[in-house]
Amino acid sequence: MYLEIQERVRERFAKVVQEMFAVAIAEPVLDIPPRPEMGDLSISSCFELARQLRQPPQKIAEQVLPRLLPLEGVERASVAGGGYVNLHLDRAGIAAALFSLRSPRPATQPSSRGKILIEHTSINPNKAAHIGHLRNAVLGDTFVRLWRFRGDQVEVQNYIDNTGVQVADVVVGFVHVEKKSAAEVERLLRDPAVRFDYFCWDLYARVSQLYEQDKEMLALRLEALKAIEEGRGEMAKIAALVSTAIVRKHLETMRRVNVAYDLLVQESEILRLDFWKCAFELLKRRGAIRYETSGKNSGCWVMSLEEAGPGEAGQEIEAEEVKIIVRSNGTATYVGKDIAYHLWKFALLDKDFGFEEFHRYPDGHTVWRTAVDGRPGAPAFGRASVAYSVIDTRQSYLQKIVGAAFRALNYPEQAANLHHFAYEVVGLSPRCAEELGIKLSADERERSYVEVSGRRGLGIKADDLIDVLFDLKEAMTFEGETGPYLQYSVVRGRNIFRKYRESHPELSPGAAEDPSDLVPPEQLNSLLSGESGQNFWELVVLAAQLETIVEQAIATAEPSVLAKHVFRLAQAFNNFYHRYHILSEPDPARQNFLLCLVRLASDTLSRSLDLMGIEVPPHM
RNA sequence: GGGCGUGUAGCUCAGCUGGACAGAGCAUCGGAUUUCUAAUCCGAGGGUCGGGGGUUCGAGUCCCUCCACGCCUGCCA
Repeated sequence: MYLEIQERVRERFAKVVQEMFAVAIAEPVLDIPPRPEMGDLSISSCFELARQLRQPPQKIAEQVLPRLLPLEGVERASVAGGGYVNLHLDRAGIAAALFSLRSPRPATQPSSRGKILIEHTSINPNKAAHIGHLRNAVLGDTFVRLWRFRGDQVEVQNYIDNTGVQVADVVVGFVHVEKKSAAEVERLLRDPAVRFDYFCWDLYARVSQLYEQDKEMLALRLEALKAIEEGRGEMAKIAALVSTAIVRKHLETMRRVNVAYDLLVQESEILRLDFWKCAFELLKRRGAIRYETSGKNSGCWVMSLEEAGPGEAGQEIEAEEVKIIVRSNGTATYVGKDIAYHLWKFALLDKDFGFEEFHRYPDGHTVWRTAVDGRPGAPAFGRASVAYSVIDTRQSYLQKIVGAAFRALNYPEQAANLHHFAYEVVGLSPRCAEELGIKLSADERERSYVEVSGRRGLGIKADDLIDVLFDLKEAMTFEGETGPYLQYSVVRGRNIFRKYRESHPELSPGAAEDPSDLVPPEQLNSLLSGESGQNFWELVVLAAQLETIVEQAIATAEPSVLAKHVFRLAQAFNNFYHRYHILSEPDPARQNFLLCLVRLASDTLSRSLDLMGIEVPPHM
């Protein structure tokens, strides 16, 4: 609704400016005025034009103003604040449209953008998920939901590093500390009395201690790593058992916060299906990497990160910035494997995975997993036109290298469509850590956060989407900017309808109960004017802005934008709820109107909550 | 040393490509309900936007510089 009006305003404004001043204006900037009574939309472009036209902004605005209207959806316009053009929207028209629109969604227009591939979660499969992982998954999942809301085709991938150091360490633990065979590990993970993911976590911690006490033990890690990479022997068998079992635990955990996936991409297949070999050949052939025969990187294949042309080189003999892609022992570094994976995402690799069904959610949705020997019937995974990697900010450098590799391979377009959605690492506040029973050193207590290692405590609130610091007390509260506050708003709205139906049993669910049929359009105008009209209108405006907010959240890769907006809507609704008593309203037309507002607000709220994966309980 | 990021109220953070009086939540203090669930609502106090320069009609926002902190700069991921 808002999107269309904004588009019309932009177009008209640009056209008028073009006609009057013969100046082309790229994209007129629309804002929301600071106070609602000033209007619903404002154009600040006259300030910009003032420079070009050498006229005061106020004068330009006054000249443009009369030619802006009539415009569908806009009732009147005014000039204020020394050059702003403020637009007052057609309240009755918009309200009427929204009352009938919001509940049955308008058909989303199919997007021409192609497939959006979003990779998130990507937890090492060697321990239970902790609060930081949960937050990151929720962040990624919300982003997925935003794209889907907009009507785009989205594929969700979860990268499973099942051949890496972290899994290898747990394997070392099972073999050398626990002295267990693969068969015994299998028995253990089938034992319902054992929480296998936590068991592995403890084991992982014990192995880390082992390394610290005796550096010689690190040789065990290398041994395990090699066996796992080559996929042979008892160790590889244990690695596969561990990672598969833990991934199942992760899927369960994520399901509880309504996070789902389409495909699990395993590193083992990247290795075994020679994805890397293929990418390596490509990199060599296109000269993106070179073999070092001398210096400290002798024997390695490296990629130069010099973005600048060769012209300015040689002024100073600085060490060239170089990233090792292939180690001198011939194995690929993580970046190398990541380059191969990303090439596949864009169908730039002359290879494809096999796929097998891995898990089915209660709603019937299937999660597939890569496999060496695939089964037929898998969807066409990959082949993305845009790819997002939801990964923490510490990996920014590595993500940049993947992009650089794309450019070096002469895939500038795909490089531009490769996005790193970087989030900050989650830490516990020292207070929270101590509450969880973690002993802190004096040094840690001084720090602003403690690295997450706790296993208890999960709270979902609106700004988990923006918070970096996790504090159990804060996360578990029910007041303020929290999930329960938002949920409660919806419950309150629904209660009104429940009670209303008790006294109006003739209103069965369905089209007949649509109260907007019962509010004559001419009455909408008077209901939406005056002081209370202003309150009602604010509710309508906030609801109408949902699509605009979603656009903004996607464009800035900042889902918290949505969380903030939902909170504002809930606040406005609670205020409204407090001031106007709906069921005792004597005027039937006004009561119907109020009911429409309640439904608009509560539908928009629950829809927005759904975008964040939050459900609304029937009672609170 | 280089790269990236952060620094806004006591605490945790918003502030979109520079624009109309610096915002929210929590915490503190003071109020509101014979009503559709008080998990609510209203109000108050509290900020030289890290410091200093500069660009501009206008800077929390852009540029320079300094300070503090974090991350990266591994033949770990």
